[in-house]
Amino acid sequence: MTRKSEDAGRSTIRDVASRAGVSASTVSRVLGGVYPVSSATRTRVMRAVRELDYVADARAKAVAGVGTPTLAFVLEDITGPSFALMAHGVEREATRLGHLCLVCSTEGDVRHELEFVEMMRAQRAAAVILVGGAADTAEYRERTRRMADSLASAGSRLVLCGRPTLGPGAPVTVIEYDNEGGAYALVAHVLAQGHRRVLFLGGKADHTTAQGRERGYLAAHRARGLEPEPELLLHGDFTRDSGHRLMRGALKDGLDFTAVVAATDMVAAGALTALHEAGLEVPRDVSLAGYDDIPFARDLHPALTTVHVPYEELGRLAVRTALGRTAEAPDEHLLLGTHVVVRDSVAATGS
Amino acid sequence: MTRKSEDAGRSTIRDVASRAGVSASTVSRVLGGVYPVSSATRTRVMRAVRELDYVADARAKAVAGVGTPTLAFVLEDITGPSFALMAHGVEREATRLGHLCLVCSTEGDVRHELEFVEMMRAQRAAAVILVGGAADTAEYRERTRRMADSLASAGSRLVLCGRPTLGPGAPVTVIEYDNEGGAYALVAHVLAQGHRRVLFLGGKADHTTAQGRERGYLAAHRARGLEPEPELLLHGDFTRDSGHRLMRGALKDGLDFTAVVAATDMVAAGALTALHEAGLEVPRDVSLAGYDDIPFARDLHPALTTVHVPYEELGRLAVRTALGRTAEAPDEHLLLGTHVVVRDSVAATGS
DNA sequence: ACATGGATGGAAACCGGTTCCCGAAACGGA
DNA sequence: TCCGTTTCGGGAACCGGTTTCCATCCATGT
Repeated sequence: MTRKSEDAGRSTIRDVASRAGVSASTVSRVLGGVYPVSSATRTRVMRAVRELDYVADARAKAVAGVGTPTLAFVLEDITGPSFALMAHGVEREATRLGHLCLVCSTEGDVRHELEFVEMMRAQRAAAVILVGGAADTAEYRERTRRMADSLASAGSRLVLCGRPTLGPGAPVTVIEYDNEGGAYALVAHVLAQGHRRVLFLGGKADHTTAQGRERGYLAAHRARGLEPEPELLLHGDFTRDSGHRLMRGALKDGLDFTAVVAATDMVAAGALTALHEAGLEVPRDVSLAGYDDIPFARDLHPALTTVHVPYEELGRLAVRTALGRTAEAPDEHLLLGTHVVVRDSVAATGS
Repeated sequence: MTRKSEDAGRSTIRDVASRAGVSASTVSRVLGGVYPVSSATRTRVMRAVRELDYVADARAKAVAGVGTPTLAFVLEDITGPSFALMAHGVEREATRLGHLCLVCSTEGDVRHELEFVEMMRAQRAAAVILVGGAADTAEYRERTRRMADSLASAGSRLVLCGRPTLGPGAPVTVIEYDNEGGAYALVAHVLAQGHRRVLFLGGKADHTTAQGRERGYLAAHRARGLEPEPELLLHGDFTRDSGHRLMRGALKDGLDFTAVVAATDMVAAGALTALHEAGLEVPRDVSLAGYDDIPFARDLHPALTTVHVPYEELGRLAVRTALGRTAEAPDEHLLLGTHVVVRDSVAATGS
């Protein structure tokens, strides 16, 4: 086995230097670019680099202050279509701006989240983007506030996406999309079709995203002078299974309704299946609407009427504002609009 | 504004040391854990650490040889449900094994892929997992082979998931799932229902995953002594839109078929919508089957008969084999089985 | 022929950690 | 009381890069 020379592990800049018969500084300068190096030495160095298949250690460069900046994206579960879309946006924009992108799923575990943020601080990440609603408790605020301060003092930045805002003065960038407004518009559309008993398949009662959508549901009713029955407000989570279970329960309980509004498209998908299983046809027997406008929504049958949320754009925006923040620009708070996408799952009532 | 003291940026281990009145080595030892340190100094150091909110720089630790290992996951698009599932598995297993996990979408661009792998080599990633089929050309083999060698010589490891194998002797771990077998079983099931003209909505003609599934389609026919009509083999890609377009085209062309097998569930979803738009009912008028068993498959109407691929498990396995590889264990090649999931979208023909 | 200065490239300090090597203090036993 | 062991902690080298500072060398201008 007469291998060329060094196959045992990575080679250092000094290996390259000695092979090219120059000093380490010279190699660094050749690779660095701008410093004047005679073309003869440059050639020798480049040949050595090629022969050794040398790549400078990124960590060492980073510690010397010339590394590739990094950015972290923390979400609950990459499997959810809407957050996957957002992850895509984050990732694209991050690489476009020359940043590396770390992702981490917390599986909904707060300890996990804390750990990860700490880790990112140690990595000297340029920004940490936290996404997904949460319960807006005092404990949450304090914990998140601590993260924000801690990151800020390390020259980094916390970005909250669709998460409860902290008090004023926290060094945080907040980017939200309008849950209440979207739900309002959607439910108004449903009501305009003549529906009066609209079942709401909500999320966790203390989850801010769920709350926002629920508020929109209520507000739309009240704007028409209607007071929705409390029994039509159901709570679960944002999964497909939750929608399925809730819907089946509602059917079994004999709840009286002519339309269903689900807190997310995933929930709507589960609900739709449950309706089908019960022999009901949408929208002939029952109307159904979702929220998020995930790509799959239009492949459900009937195509789902829903609220479009610009998730990918949201991700890109999060990165841009986090990275492009200047000393003059204060802590930003952006609110992105949403709009109803009318498809085939909501029909007018006969009445 | 009487801030405590140092809010201007990260503090170093020497800051902590001087504040605690000890040397940097001592701080390192206290934080490191096992070295004997008197409890008095330990307390002083810990207090300084707390007051400064100090976290050791992970990059510096890494260069000193005690860093958190990293692992990279490279895919085409995180938005695809099947690969998102896999990413989830990878990410879970990576953090379980104490690794950081970088993800990168290549957007199908080979240059992007190359660049990223190079970057990961610079980061001294413990392993790079490349996922998704590709065209199995000589150029592909050489390029990938180079990546593998280059990573291996840096002490890292290339893992190919559902990708064309390289020749023997390449320092690569390959994990595949059985595309041909799954498609064979699925199409056999469709044929067993009496269908004789089965439309195949395939992927790119040179894409190995697509080819495998197509081979299964053909093999299942031939096992029954049937020779499928070439005109029933359509090619597109693995997106929802491709399925929609292909299906609409087939309908417009007046192709004669009683069942449709799509190369992925996404394609099937698009096809289903096209069928609905044409006023056809599944499975009464046409039977339909997919491949991948993405979570959404059972929420389509009718629930989609498909082939289950253990994507999440695949991701976990990729990480485990990549990291757990010992010097004795040679380059591994794993093939995971798949199985048909019978739901409601395939029915027997009347004939 | 000699001073001048730009082009090159080496030595050493630095980035922020860890760890080896050693000396000093404290402690125990004879 | 004296000596041998621990226990503890500081100094310095090291990890793999970059960059500052400085010493040459060679080509000019006069």
